[in-house]
Amino acid sequence: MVRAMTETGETELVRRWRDVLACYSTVSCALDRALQETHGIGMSEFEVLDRLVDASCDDLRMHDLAGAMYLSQSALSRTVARLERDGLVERCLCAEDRRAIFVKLTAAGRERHTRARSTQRAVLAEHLMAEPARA
Amino acid sequence: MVRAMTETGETELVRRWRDVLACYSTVSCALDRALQETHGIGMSEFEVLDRLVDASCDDLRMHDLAGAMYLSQSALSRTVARLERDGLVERCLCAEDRRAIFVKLTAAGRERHTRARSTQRAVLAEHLMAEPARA
DNA sequence: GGAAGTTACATGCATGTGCATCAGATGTCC
DNA sequence: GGACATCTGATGCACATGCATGTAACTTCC
Repeated sequence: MVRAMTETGETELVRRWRDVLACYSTVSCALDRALQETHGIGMSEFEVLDRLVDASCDDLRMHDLAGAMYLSQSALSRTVARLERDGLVERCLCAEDRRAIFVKLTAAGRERHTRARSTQRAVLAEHLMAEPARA
Repeated sequence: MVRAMTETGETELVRRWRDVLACYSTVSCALDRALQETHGIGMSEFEVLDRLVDASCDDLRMHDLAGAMYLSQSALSRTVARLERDGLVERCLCAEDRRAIFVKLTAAGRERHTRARSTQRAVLAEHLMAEPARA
């Protein structure tokens, strides 16, 4: 699994990590700011909407949503709470398992996502194109 | 600056962003946890120590430190405050410009960094090697 | 020299996050 | 059927962060 580690391999690894760190910091900051200013949602909120749109069924259980995101269960719970407060998703009970909660995109949520996605792509195009492009 | 944007270019960009997000989340989480458990410092604290060691002079002004890090000025101020509380750095006044603060590595700070760095490299080796490796 | 503007750092405050825990529902084993 | 473990999601709490602002020191311009 882990290949042999030369001295140059170590510094190469550190360099890669710094690249990732730089890229993430720049892009996530710009993205968060743009989404917040233009659409009143943060990156985490957008990610949730995005997952819901991607899912063919439009509604997902919290648990499945959590698995698809880089967010703790508690953070997800609060993010969905914010989305619900803003009328972008609904939380529905699940008849089969009354512990589970279905998160369902509303019409407003779908519309907000559509508009936010174009902002996201613009930001990515601006900040991810200019990357060191070590690919 | 921004090149023409094809449909496939857009989804490619989103894919790249998701890769960065996944990589950052996984590694930063593992790194933060490992550093905290083993050495009692977080990622930001380690980054500050790392910058100080990298700088040949061992002490940097807050302002220069801030420029080298992905952290707001206020966050840096508090990070340095934590490092000072733990005896890993000292804050020294600057005679030439009495607004400025020099941040200086202590012996304990240098030692902590040395040990923490090996943890960092182990974590990077474990989590950054196995990456999709799209390079 | 003195007023106005700028710079460097600290701090009050609001917010988002993770951890630990709680409450309710389901599953398991006897 | 009933006790116990497990699972799902919400919540109290501590903490790190960013923004706006405060304080002190430097700079500029008159």
